[in-house]
Amino acid sequence: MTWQDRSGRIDHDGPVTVWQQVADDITADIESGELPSNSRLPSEAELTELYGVARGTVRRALAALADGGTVTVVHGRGTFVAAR
Amino acid sequence: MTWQDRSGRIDHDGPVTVWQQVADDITADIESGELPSNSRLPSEAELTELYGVARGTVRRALAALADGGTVTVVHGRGTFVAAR
DNA sequence: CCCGATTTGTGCGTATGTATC
DNA sequence: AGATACATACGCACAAATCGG
Repeated sequence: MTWQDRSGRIDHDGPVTVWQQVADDITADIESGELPSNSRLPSEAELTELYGVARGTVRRALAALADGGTVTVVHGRGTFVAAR
Repeated sequence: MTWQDRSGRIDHDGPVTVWQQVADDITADIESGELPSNSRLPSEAELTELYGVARGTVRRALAALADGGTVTVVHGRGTFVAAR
């Protein structure tokens, strides 16, 4: 898929934390099939840019997804959608 | 040109970010002609040493220059001054 | 064709300072 | 006081592309 600006999807003033919104947004793409199994997600730096959030926030979102088995992080290669 | 220590040019406590100072310093060399078109910049590791900053900071500076079309980064080869 | 060196790409972990809720 | 979030910066490890012998 083509990655474009997603900063508009983040509500910085609502009740849901930013990192949770990022995690939910990525999860939605995976469940919709836009992000196929084994496909690589944008890098942390790219996600930081795409969502307009801090790196720490991106890392927290990815950590939540990895913790739930949704994605797999590979040192030096990237973050991938877990195989179904 | 000969590359020597440039750590003295960086102010780690001022209002200007370190990566911006590095980017500005490199830009000055390009505009002065010391770094000709298509010439290769020092490697990220060398720039890290020369400026006495972290590699991530160097990469951020180079990313800014690449974003502005000043340089071109090539995986496995190096960073080059964009053709005039 | 293989091997090693070089260089960039990506991620890991952490720290500091500021601001806001 | 505490949690969240942003921005910057540090150092390190591993992966991948390139080039030379």
